[in-house]
Amino acid sequence: MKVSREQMAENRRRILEVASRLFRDKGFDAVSVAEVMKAAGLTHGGFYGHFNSKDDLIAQTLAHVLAADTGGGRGLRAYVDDYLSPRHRDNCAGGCPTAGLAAAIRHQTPAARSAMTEGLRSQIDRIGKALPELDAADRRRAAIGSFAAMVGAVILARAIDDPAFSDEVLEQTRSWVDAGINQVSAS
Amino acid sequence: MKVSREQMAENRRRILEVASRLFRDKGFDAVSVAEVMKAAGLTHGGFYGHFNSKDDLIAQTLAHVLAADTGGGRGLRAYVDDYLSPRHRDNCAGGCPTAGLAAAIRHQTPAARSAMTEGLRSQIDRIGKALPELDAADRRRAAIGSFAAMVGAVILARAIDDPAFSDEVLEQTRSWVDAGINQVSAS
DNA sequence: TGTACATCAGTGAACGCGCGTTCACTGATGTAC
DNA sequence: TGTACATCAGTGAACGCGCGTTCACTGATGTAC
Repeated sequence: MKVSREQMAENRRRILEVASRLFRDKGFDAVSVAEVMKAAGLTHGGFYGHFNSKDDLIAQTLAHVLAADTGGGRGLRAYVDDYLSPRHRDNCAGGCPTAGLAAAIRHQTPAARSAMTEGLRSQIDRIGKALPELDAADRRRAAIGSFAAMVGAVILARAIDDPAFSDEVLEQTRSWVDAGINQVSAS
Repeated sequence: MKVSREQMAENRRRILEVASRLFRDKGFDAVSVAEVMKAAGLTHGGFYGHFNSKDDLIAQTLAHVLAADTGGGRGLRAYVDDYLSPRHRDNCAGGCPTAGLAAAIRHQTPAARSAMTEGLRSQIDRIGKALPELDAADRRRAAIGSFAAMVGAVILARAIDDPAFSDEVLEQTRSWVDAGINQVSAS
């Protein structure tokens, strides 16, 4: 049955929302179109009224979630601490889409890669802006270096099956990133 | 037709070898059992004489490739430079299995996760051993922090579709990791 | 404002395809004599 | 050492299943009068 224009827009928003969580939680391949639609409270047949294909959904979901990704406004130190927390490691579905999906982007369509690239650009720019005390070159280096370490650490921590070792990777990386930021701040 | 015992062992080795390259290149899901067997010069039916399942192949391939992974004996600086080179970024099939597969491990069986965890343990230990001038705590922190940054940077560089930005992520991370190692060395 | 009807968002059965896995068969291996 | 035969690694057709995608249909929406 037909629904109102507002309802359709709301349905579309909900599809992108649940797809974003499911993809981060289980990966692109392990989530079916039917699963996304069911989680959005719809049936799978209606999917192609909203998107051209599953690949189209992936690209639009990435653009949606990366646009919404804030990076936190409570200062860089708090952002780093949250990012490298066991809580973030254990919360794939609600966590950073870069940590959850960046490695899988390589096997996706050009549109998806392009959305991810723009998301990474703005994420790194945002981190750089949180380091106003540095000159441009140091700021860029600190933003990219610490973001790479944060993303890498969360990916490794999620891969490791030993909780103590996993916690250690997060904790040592937090200490390493802090030291690095302090160093360039002091130089 | 039956083959000799040595030939069978050699076939098994070749299956693990080509599976390792294919998995790193295309991911676990995108590589079929038939594709692996064909690349090894065999037909798909013989697969279950060597492995219990595709999941078993994945776990054994990880154990195989992570055991073989050396980490380079030419010093830490050269290892970091090679790791964060465009050459390594563009060589998924022959590159570091951690950079290629760590993010996908989360969706694999406990056996696969366990193999990856042991691989990460020895990789981090090996990097730590390349920093003999540091005390134990700094060595551990530098090993984990710089490895996380290296893995994260290669994953990000492979996700990005703009070559200049991708190169920049590698180069800035290299500079960041170098500075971090020098800092703890000097402290 | 009220009514008649064209539109079209959503439904659910059906499709074709590739996948992991199974199995009856083949023929070279390697052992028993 | 030579032969007869049991073993078993590898073959390729076939299976069941879940996936992405299609499509005829439904019935609420929203417009034309």
